[in-house]
Amino acid sequence: MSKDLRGLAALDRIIHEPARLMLVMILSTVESADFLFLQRETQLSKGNLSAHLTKLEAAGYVKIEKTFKGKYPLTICRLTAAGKRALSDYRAGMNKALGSGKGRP
Amino acid sequence: MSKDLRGLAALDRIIHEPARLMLVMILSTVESADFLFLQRETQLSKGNLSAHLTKLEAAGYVKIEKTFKGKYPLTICRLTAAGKRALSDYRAGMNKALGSGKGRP
DNA sequence: GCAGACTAGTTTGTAATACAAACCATAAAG
DNA sequence: CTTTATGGTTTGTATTACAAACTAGTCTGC
Repeated sequence: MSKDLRGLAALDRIIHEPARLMLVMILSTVESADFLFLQRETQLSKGNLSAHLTKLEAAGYVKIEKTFKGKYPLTICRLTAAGKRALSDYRAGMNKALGSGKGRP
Repeated sequence: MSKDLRGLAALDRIIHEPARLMLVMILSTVESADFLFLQRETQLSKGNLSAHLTKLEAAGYVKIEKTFKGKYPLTICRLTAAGKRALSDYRAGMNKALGSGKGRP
């Protein structure tokens, strides 16, 4: 029993954090997004968002590009291939674990 | 967009921790379980398991009963009604968020 | 009967974390 | 030139997960 459950212990902690899960879910649907868009979508504080993005970048899950929109700075974020893989692995693991709750013979 | 995603931010952090999610998932299937059984199933260290159970008890999700098996102490754990509710809410929220990944119009 | 080993846990110390408040740099407005 | 807004980063703090060390009682060998 509980083979799927033990998989929970192996969940990617980078993705597991709700704030970051939101971010990668959003990024998985949009190809690219700027800082303020992400902030509006997630409701995170700037500092918090910055920290999470940095962590996602360090993990290689997100590529961050600093450009300019006119004269203002603009940071653009994209999910990398590794990020997509990590997300789909996470979903698979989570669905498996949550799915195996009851009634499965 | 991303109404379900924002729900991630509201996930119950007590349940969200993988170690504790394992515990409540297990307890949701067995009616009751003793400390060592839980340790074997989860592979957690004793200290860690004890801490998580204490936290689950403090949250009112698990009822802990200290009895004796012959002469040895024996702690028995049960999921409470609140615990079951919390788990099912968590699953609902997570499934909704993870399900809304792509292609949903 | 007492030294050692085992059972069943709890307490303690620590390194990592999430988060927001404070800060920095630039630019337009009054 | 002071204020207000944009687009972020750095710093401080309080929580945390986790394992190592400890406690408390039991059984075995001698």
